[in-house]
Amino acid sequence: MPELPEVEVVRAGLSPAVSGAVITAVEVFDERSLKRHSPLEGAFDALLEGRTILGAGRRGKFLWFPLGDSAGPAGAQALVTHLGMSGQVLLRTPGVEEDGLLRIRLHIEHPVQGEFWVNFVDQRIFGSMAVDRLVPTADGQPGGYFGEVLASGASAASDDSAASAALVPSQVAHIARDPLDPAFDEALFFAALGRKRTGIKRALLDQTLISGIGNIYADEALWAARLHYEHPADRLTRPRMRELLAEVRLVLGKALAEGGTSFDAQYVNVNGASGCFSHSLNAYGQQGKPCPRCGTPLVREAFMNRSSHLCPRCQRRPRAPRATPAPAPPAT
DNA sequence: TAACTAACCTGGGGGC
DNA sequence: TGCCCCCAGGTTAGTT
Repeated sequence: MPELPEVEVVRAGLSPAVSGAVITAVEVFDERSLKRHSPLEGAFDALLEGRTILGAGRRGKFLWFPLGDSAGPAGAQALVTHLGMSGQVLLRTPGVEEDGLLRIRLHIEHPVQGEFWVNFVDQRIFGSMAVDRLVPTADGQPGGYFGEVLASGASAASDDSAASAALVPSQVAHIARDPLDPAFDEALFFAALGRKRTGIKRALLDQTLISGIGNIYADEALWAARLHYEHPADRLTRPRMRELLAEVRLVLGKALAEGGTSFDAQYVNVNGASGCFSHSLNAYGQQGKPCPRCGTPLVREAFMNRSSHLCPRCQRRPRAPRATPAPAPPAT
């Protein structure tokens, strides 16, 4: 299940390969993988063919590739990709091998690396590709994370400032910045969290509050911060919020360093290799095993049509808020 | 307006 | 061996 670290691994793998390359042809094998593409923008393949890819950006779990040339009256555009639960973006040598469940193929011509394919493979079709217009960001900061290469101005596509400009695809604009984004505003996040009258895990999964966190890393961060998933977000003190955010960053950063989490073939990098973070999980999928901290068997509980993994001793269920005393009855 | 729920989707695994 | 059912979960439209 691709979350922020997995998507970032894909972005980092794609960026040097596609930046400065031209899309020469597009093949769509399953129209359902275009569910986020609006026909009002134009035909998906026609919008892409002949366009140059300027770079590879990411906000949370959304990836996008700003496009150069012939933007037309609609202004700057980008190819937006979301991996959903089972999406993969694979770099392939033409004709060498076929990927099962292939939904979309981009034929790419790079001035240095020559011709190759970008295959979008998706088993459950929760993922998608779309061409979307770029709109200005609300805070005037770059739309997302474009990596160290482009940020330092050394990318092959860095001549075109459209790649890293303060623009974001319109369908990504409502998504909050992720905690690894240099422009992530901690004060804004803490204030928004303090207004949420809901459980802390539901808040962490709310991509309009903080993006990039899914079920796996929410469970891991809550275990690390010793917080029960139902702990009311608005009852967290600032120090506890800071502690939780630090654990979120630690978990995401560690997973990123290990190439992401893979349980099966559902998540792979652009070369088809799996990540190693599943060996480092403390809570997610560890039900029945002893808590690495206190030895109490970890449990799995139903939560939001999915599951939550926690230590029943380290992560105590919050007590119900004390009832407000009823006003005294008027004296008679 | 905020919080919450259900639907989308399909390969794999378990039970019979 | 084959069939059926359940499970996984990110996003979003619809409901409360």
